[in-house]
Amino acid sequence: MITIKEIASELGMSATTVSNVIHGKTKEVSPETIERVNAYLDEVDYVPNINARNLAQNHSNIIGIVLKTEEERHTYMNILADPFVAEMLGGIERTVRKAGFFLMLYISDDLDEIIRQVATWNVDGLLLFWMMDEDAIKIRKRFKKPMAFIDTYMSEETIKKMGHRYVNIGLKDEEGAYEAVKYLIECGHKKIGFMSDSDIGVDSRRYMGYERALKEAKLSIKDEYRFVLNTTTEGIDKSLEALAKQAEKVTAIFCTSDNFAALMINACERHGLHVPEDVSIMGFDDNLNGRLFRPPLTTMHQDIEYKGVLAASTLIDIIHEKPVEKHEIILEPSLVVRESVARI
Amino acid sequence: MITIKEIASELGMSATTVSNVIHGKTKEVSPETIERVNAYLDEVDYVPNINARNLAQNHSNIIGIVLKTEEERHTYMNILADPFVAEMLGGIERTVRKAGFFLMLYISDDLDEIIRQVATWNVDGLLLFWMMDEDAIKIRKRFKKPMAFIDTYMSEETIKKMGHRYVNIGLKDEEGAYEAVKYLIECGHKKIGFMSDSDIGVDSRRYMGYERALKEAKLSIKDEYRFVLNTTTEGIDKSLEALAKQAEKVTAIFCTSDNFAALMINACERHGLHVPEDVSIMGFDDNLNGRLFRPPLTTMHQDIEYKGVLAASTLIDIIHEKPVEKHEIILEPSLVVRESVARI
DNA sequence: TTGAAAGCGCTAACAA
DNA sequence: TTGTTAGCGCTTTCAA
Repeated sequence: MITIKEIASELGMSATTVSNVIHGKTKEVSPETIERVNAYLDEVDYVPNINARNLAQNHSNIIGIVLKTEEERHTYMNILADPFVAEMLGGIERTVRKAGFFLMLYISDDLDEIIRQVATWNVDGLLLFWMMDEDAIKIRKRFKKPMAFIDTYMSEETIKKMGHRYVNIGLKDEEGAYEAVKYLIECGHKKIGFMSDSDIGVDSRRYMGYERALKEAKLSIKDEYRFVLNTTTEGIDKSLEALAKQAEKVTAIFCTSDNFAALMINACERHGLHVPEDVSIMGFDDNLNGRLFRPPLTTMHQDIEYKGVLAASTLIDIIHEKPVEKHEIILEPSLVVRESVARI
Repeated sequence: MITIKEIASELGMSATTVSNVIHGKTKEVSPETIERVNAYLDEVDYVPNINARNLAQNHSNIIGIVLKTEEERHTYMNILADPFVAEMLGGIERTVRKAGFFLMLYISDDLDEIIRQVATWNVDGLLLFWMMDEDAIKIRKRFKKPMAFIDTYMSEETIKKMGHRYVNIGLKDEEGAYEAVKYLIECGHKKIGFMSDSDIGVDSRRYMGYERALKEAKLSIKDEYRFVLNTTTEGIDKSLEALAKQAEKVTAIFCTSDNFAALMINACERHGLHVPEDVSIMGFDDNLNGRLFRPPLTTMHQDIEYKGVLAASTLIDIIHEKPVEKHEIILEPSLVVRESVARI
């Protein structure tokens, strides 16, 4: 690979001049020089060494994606194959690339490791999925550059500590779940289950919405309405089997993701319970696969790809020193009625 | 961020010594020094500047994934959300990370741009998906380091030009398709369609297998058996609709991916054609979503994640200078009978 | 067993 | 308008 210095000596000028025309700092360079340099540059197909550049400029052109996996979750399948993540990633990748940045993935269940790697690469900004409040604080303590959180619920205290170079993109989870369950109730369901794999983060908000809808309708909430999926590779099949049995006690189940809905429908069908004739199943997210599913999924739609694009483009704005107007951007989901929920 | 030099002066020794203990070049360092350095290192939580290191060592610790998109294809949805890609990526990411490398994504329909970016980052090795023969040559001409191809059919000539630091991981596509279609024939089908979105690469081999099976059974191959999907965002819905109509002329359709099978089943059902009662649909890949699909997909299974893991680990071996025994590794698919194909 | 010094390729302040 | 020089943080050769 040819270097600036070599080019300079070849052309009989200094490296500075070459560097200047490369960067378009061309106000103080004569037109002929510019021409000569440019011609030579693409004659030899010059490609800069980005490591050297980064070292000199003390940045990296890298935007990091941090996916902190939880030991207990995300193990039944690889996290990049989660349709929600994959779809968002696609939007992010495109946005980041268009803006001239590169993407690096930091996936681990060890936040300290992630923090070190981010530091080692001198990453310019971070996109963080599903961070817990305490992890958000922890990472801010050691990473001072721009960050965009996706689906993180932060306490007031955390928000104070975030400074001003961050944004948090979320969804009206509580309301979305409330609307979803209200729809189920309108369809005549009285025994309604709630399925998730956790009771933290987004799931806890969705549970609150579920609860509110049931209370408002004066419907009771029983233990047997709580469907909790064990998503570990070893446990998932057994767990699903148990949930299918549990499904007999209920006429509808609200699931916190389309994925879970798909899993649940399969489990029910295997168990001889037809959807929606015997039991109604409702999803959340309206992801790409959900849209292909049979029966077509009734679900709460959110624009996943847009969420990623918005997070990435806002992050890039912050990196470019644009002041951020709103630190908390809350998107709205909307009901999509298809065929997995029956009126009874 | 603290630097080696600062640490050295703090400890009253030279940067060399500090660097040496960091790298475990500890044969010529006194135990006390080692101890002292290590203690200080984690007292201050030293993190190396990887840009500086890369510059000095002339490598990058980066493994690049190149996904060359085709203008005509891969547009109906973002390529990272393609379940095949996503699943493979998961396996790759884990393997790469465990080996201490980092992943960078290079996605573009412009191969020259990809080549420049790979050069700019001084990437240590490349993982390439679905390269066409001519692109493989082109990239080898400008990238001399280790490469692992996935699902590329190379000509003899190309193989010669590849040198010895490469591997190509493929699948018995022709045979897989042959087996699949043979199964369809065994089920009594005589009018069998072939659905794909292209006739190049892997698809062309699968078509050959399809053809062979039909010829062997003395079944005719008609134009109307050819289902070609227009995967552009604008065209896909119309295309699907047309294909659903076309499906009436056939009793079974062999699709070159589970994805297409899912799309096709949806189109057929919307059109009033039930699967498998009215028409049988067979997939290929057995991907994660296919496994959740209803009706459960009869398909040719391949171990997607393993393919990614194998490609990544072989690539890393090559980077580590291990000699490669086999440049062409061809995996075998296997038939999975589920419920989307009927006997007639 | 340790250290001095040069160099990786690039940028940027400053001088000419 | 162009060039000199120092420096980014690290590794590595060679000398001490």
